[in-house]
Amino acid sequence: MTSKRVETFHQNSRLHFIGSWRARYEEFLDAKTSDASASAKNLLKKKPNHPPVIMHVDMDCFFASVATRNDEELRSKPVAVTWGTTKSQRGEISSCNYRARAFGVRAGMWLDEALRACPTLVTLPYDFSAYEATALEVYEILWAISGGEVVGVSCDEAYVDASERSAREGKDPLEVAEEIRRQVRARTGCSCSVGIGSNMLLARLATRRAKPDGTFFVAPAMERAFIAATLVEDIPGVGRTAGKKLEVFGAKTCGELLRVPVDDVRRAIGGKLAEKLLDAARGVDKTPWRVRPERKSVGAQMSWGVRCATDDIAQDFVRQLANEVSQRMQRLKIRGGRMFLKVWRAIPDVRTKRDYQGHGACDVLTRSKPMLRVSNDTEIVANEALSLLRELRVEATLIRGLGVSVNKLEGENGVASPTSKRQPTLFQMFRGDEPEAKAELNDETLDSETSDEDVIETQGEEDVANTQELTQNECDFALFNDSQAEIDSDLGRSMREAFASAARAYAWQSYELTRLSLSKRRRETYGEDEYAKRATSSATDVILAHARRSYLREGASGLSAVLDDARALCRSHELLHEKYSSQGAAFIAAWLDRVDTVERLVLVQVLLCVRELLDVPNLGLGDAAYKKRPSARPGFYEHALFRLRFVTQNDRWRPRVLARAVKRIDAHRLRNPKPEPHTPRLLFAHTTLSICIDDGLLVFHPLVHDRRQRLVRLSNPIHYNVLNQPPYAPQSHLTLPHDVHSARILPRRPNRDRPSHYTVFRDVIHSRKILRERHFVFASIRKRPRIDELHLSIRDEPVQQLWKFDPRHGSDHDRPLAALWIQYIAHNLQLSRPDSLHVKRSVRIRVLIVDERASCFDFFLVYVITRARGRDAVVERD
DNA sequence: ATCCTCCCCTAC
DNA sequence: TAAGGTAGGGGAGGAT
Ligand SMILES: Nc1ccn([C@H]2C[C@H](O)[C@@H](COP(=O)(O)OP(=O)(O)OP(=O)(O)O)O2)c(=O)n1
Ligand SMILES: [Mg+2]
Ligand SMILES: [Mg+2]
Repeated sequence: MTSKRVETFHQNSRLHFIGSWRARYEEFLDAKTSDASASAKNLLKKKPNHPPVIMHVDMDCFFASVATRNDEELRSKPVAVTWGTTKSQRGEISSCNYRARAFGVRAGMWLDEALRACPTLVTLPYDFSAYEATALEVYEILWAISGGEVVGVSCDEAYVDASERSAREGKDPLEVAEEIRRQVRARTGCSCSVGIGSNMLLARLATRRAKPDGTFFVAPAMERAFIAATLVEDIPGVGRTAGKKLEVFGAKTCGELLRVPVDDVRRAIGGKLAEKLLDAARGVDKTPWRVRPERKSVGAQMSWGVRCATDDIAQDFVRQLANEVSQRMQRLKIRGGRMFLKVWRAIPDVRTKRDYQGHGACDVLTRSKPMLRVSNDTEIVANEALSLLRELRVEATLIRGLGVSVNKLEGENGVASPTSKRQPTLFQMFRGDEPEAKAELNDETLDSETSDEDVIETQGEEDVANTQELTQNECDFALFNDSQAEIDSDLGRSMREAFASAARAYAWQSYELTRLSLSKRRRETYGEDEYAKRATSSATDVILAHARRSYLREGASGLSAVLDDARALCRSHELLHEKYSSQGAAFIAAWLDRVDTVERLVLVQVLLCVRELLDVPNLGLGDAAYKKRPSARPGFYEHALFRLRFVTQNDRWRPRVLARAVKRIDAHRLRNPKPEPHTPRLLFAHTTLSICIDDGLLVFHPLVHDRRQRLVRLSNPIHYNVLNQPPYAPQSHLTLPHDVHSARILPRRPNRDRPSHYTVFRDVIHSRKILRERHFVFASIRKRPRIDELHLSIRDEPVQQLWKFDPRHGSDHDRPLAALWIQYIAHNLQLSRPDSLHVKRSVRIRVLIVDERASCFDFFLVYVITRARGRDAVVERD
């Protein structure tokens, strides 16, 4: 049966080998760092004051080198490592030697193509255990030479911090590099290349020049020239897509790129990448040096040879993958908090050969959800994965691949894992503790980078201990306990008054009332409401700030002191008169009495500031929650206090945990069944609205079907931009195949900064100017449209394009191209607006929008232009 | 503002 | 027949 499919696949998959390498490397690291000697050595290290010397070591054509290391003759021939043979001519090339590269053969190429480029190519099989052993050997060498300052990138590639070695021993970096290369060759029989630079980026770029079997040092003096001449597409992180997007600037090198306006680059490739790239173009690399980066997810997938005749078989696959994932988690001693399922679903009608085992043209669908319980248990993990599979509702026979993974990792048995990054508990948060301190990380970071945060982190453990002790106290925190009974009796009067007066007094005392804008003049200027609003927010700010400071400084007693002060002040009316005129004082007193809402707000905020809960996300105690539903206001404080009590009982609440609890509390207390959360999925027309609109923004709430096929009205409106400027004819009737309950016309919004892929369709919509009748189907696309075939003819001249779709991930498929085409078409349609209709023009587009069958329909625009004015443009959609 | 979900890109 | 995995960063859009 399918019992060992996943296992045997993994044994044979080179991508599984390189993908799973990191997990094995983590074990290597753990073994190394648990060495007493390693940590002892770390303690001795001081902050380095010599310039950084980073080396990047990469094995030359790794798999091919291993395969040929004992065969001189083979080495002289062009060879490639692949499952295929010259006979089968099928299979993907994993690695090839430099002789083969001279013919144009590359990793990732299909064997048949490679053989066309190089008919004499020799194919060699994989030997994963040899790669593993070789990699281990190399890492042992690097570890020994650098004293553990190694950042592993892959099985054939690592960074080494050689700053100390070259400085302390006065060694030329080149000598160290040669030493590495000598040892690697001697102990593995393979050659490697070493790039040297002052940071990881430069070192890595240097390796490119060093290859094969060489060393290259980007000396500080040559950095500027070196980076300026580096091709933009060679910068790590710039791949096919970003590379293509950047092409339009005509800047091939980093030096040229720096002359392109920053905003243009940002718009083209996105903010983060732009920042990274522009840094890189100056030779700057801000990547932190992390010997043991935190693991964030664990997953297993298989999209080869997956064919499921029945649902049972599909479920069995998922089960196997889930088992794999839970076993990996158990090995890593972690548990997952969120489950992901990925399904490759074949695009129907795409015919394939009988024996074909690949996934072919697919839509890749994903679903995720929080696990019911954080776990690494085989059964639990499998069940979570299976429930996602059910949700995706993919027909079994169309499944071409499955993937199961988890993230939101935590340690086993509630013990924080060294690699986990949980949210801090509320008390920790309030005390400003660092979320988690890792012993191992402390050692590393202290020695190498040594930033302030790292130093703080090392104190984490102590603080955590303190917190635990404090937590006990906080649970019986006097202030809160005093009020507990009161809260139980629904905000007993005396308690309310006590706090209200304390709050009032404190607000008044701490704030300089002139700055609070409590002057008559201000009052007249602002008007009552605005005036009260400003005053309130200032006062509460002050209370919060002061109480927070006191609490942080002196703990519970500090806060009590603040409140005592406030109470005392409240009683001493003299003070009021001392500082202000009797008239002013009277006014302030009157104001404070008058504004009940203010008082209540202040009261609750004083209470809440005890735990700084207002700043806690998801808690539902902030202003936003208050303002959100006027209808819920009467019970708001009551709920707030109820939750607060809940939270202060112990120190196990973390924001997201609490958010879930709060939902339950509210549902219970309000006796409202919790509404099923839903994500709108599919939207199609239900009724038709004809509406006469002019220039502006049409706003309406679309109706959609949710995952369970119920009709749902989206709470967020669609803003639909309607352009109607001269010289265009006035907008006439717009047919929306929608149930639109209400529509407003607002002033037009300014254009978004950057047209996203998703807004490309919106651009197309603008072409409706040329149409007499407009008919839009609102559907959606989360995925990019993928156009398998696109025929275009302009002015009766057919411009035919046919793309071969290579569904390999990362292959040059046509989605971006499709977007470009659509933009292009839109552009052309726009040119043929009414005032230029005399131009005879015919555009015929046949578009197959594959994603219509995807599961992830959202509201968005796919257009159907049914009829164009004067047959000017015809767009059909299959 | 921030979180959640889904999707895309990149690297080996 | 061929073995198209694994993990991280990050953007868009909706919900809260
Ligand atoms: N598409 C790819 C890329 C790489 N690899 C594997 C085989 C390589 O040998 C190994 C290391 O990748 P490199 O990018 O370092 O490539 P090589 O080591 O083969 O060549 P180079 O000398 O350029 O480093 O990863 C693979 O299986 N498929
Ligand atoms: Mg290599
Ligand atoms: Mg490499």
